[in-house]
Amino acid sequence: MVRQKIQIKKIDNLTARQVTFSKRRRGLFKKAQELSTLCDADIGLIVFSATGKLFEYSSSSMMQLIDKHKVHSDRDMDSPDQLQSFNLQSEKKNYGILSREFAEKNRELRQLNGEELQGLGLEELMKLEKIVEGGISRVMKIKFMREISSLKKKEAQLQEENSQLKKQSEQARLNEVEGHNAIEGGHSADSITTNHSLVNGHLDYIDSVTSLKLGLPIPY
Amino acid sequence: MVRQKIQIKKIDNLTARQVTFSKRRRGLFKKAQELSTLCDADIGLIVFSATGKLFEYSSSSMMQLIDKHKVHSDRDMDSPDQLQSFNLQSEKKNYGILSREFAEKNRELRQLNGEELQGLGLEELMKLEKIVEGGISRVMKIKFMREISSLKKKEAQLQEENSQLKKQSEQARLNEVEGHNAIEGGHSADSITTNHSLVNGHLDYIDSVTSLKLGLPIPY
DNA sequence: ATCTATTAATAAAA
DNA sequence: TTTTTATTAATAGAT
Repeated sequence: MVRQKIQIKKIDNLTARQVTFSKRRRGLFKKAQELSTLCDADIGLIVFSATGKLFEYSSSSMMQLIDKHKVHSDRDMDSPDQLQSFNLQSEKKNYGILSREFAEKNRELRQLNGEELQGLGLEELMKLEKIVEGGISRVMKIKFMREISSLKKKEAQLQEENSQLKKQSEQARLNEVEGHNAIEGGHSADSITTNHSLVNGHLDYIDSVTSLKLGLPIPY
Repeated sequence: MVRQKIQIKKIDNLTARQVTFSKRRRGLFKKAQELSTLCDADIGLIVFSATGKLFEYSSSSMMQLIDKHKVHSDRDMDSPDQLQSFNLQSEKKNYGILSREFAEKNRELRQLNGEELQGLGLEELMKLEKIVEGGISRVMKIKFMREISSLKKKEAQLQEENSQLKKQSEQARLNEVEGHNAIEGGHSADSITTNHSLVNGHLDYIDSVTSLKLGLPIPY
């Protein structure tokens, strides 16, 4: 964009690429922050360099943002059993209450202490944590439950697929006995797979198998 | 930045704010994409408007990115095996660290705010929560993690059994076909994974209002 | 949406 | 990396 206009394609020269990365990364983060400030937007920006280094910016907290994002993404997902009682409304409400309580406590805390918060504060801080705990636990519970229910779904699917396969191989055996009937098996296998994909289609996003494979049994 | 330089603070006028939001949002997404392309970076950008609408861009897939981010965030404990290492000692120690950090943040917070904690404080409070959250509800975490890890195990078994069955059926099919010497259509079971982001990836950013349709605003 | 006067970002060089 | 500088890109305000 300057001394010479450049094409938007991967920069070949490693050094140039690194320089550009660091300059533009800064620019991007700045722009993100500006947008957030100017327009009161909640923004999260995650950047992994080509070498795998993580850079992130979030106008609030990345965790909350990701949660919020998940919630948006998962909207289409049917909420099974217990999940229904944890609807977004209550989650939101809880968070609001939480924040207010937290702010309240904080105000008290500030008034209470002149300057020797250091020592005395700890007790208060513990109380604060207790207050916060309820809300966070709730959110965590929801997240875990989502994870679990998603795993259960996956399990059910696998079980289904499994029995299909069994049925199929049973059938194949019968056919074979019947006199080498035909080549039906292959197609069936594909069908099942396809079906599986379709079933999974809208779930992909929250498929915890993936995340678990990546190794994070702790969804925050 | 133009006809007149503006201050980076929340734009009062609603209309102006909306206009700016949409202009700058576009700019931001464009920049993100450019950085991703030029420097081969993996980038995810999540933007919630003040009204709760979600806009997102991801150079690969948001899910993967978030997972990767999670992995980076909690590198310290990411396998269920490590559950055993949860002992009181470390928990206490963590609590100590936690408290200190919390106190630290709190001090910052107090210094930061003169009297208008109400509005500004919330962001800080969110950050505080983020800090605190690590030390909370370990018991709950453990409980859920156990369940998840057992589900995960079950899933792995099913998957194993499944692929065995598939192999069998594939074998059976081959045997059967051996005589017929034909019909080799079969593309293998996997690789049908539909990746939304990849499919759309070459396009610009994804306006999730368009792609996700149902958006319930989540104002914090 | 579109148009411009300006400012901001930044490619290349140092 | 950081700074400088010549240009291009982004965009505030207006239409």
